[in-house]
Amino acid sequence: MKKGEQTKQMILEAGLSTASHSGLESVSIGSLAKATGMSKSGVFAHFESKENLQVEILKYAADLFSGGVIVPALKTEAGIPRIKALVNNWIAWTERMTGGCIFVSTSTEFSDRPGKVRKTLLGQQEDWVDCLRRIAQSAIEVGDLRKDIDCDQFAFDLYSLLLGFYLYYELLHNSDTKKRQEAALERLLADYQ
Amino acid sequence: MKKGEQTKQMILEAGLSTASHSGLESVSIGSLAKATGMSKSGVFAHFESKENLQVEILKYAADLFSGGVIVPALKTEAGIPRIKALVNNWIAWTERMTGGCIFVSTSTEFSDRPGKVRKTLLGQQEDWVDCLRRIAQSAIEVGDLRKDIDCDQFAFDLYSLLLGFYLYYELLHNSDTKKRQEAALERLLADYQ
DNA sequence: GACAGAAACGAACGTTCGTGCTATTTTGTG
DNA sequence: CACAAAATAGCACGAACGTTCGTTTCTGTC
Repeated sequence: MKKGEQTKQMILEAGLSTASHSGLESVSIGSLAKATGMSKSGVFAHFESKENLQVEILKYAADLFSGGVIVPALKTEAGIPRIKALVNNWIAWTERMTGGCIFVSTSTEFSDRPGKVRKTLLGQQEDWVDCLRRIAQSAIEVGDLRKDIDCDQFAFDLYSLLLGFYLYYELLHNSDTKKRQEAALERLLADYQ
Repeated sequence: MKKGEQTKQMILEAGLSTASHSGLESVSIGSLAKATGMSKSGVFAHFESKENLQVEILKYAADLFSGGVIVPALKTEAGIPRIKALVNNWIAWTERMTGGCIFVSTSTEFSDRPGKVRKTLLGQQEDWVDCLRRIAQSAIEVGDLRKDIDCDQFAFDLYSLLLGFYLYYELLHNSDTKKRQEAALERLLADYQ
């Protein structure tokens, strides 16, 4: 059926927005009902539990993330251009999501809370790290990075850089953030080149 | 008076523990009352609002952080030894706080929520970044780092590294995390040396 | 040991929370 | 247009939320 999916999409969109601003836990059925102009039970019927709602918000966000960050990066030529594209897409993504990247905030929010949410998130983060590693691998293959480097280490270094950017940008509102991030990326690439 | 302060301390301790595990927002007066064996109103009377409670938990944590991470690092000889001490103390701190570092989790939790909590946190994070910068500066002065480096950039790089460690350690539970962090630190020091 | 002030309690407030039900409306299909 | 199914609304529930209030118990001082 058509209508149901469409409404669900609308709810998820509102939910993602709230989650970006205030965290995934503070997305409530009631506030989502108000935001979409529906009744609480109407919203609830689509998910059957709050935990499922949270999981579906994460999956919805992952779809957007994939389409907005990963896919376009993979369309860029392998090597350093692709790495830079990925970084820029990631930054653009966190800027587009007013309130911050849901994956980062949920990671700290749910790192210690067992359940479906944590499990989903963990899988997504592992996929992301894997993505970083594969992009490093392809950069080696085209000769943009040294052959003897550890792709896992590269993934760690690159992700750390993004997390640093995130905190400086979202909380500290430091005006030099972009410059710092660029300098750190240049240093990273130079070391592995 | 004596008794009051003592009880308050006990409440803050319980609150910090909860906040580390589940986030600062999910520290509730009721659960804190249960944890300390007090009544809700008894707990409430010490803070007069939940927001004040949250702020005081942050300040309590900052005291512990200062005593456990910063002060001992400053007692170590300036330069690379001090930098390494700071990093190790920070890591030991996040490990001691089962459930994670309250400053990191609260940073993502409150980065977009105006109020006293955000203000307090922002000040603490600025102090922390400042601390990193000054430690870099002292390392330059004793000749452990190059004279021409940008201490702010060093602070960014170092903090990023810690944030990367944090996510790998707390969420991903990656067994290579310590190795990754050490490698990243070596690379950082080598570049600025 | 009396007495003042601080500290803690217990009950209640209005809200909001997530989650069940049972109706009612809306939708897509024959 | 009819009709089954899907989608949404309405209402109620128990629990937890932060907060207020009046009362009671404890604590330190003279």
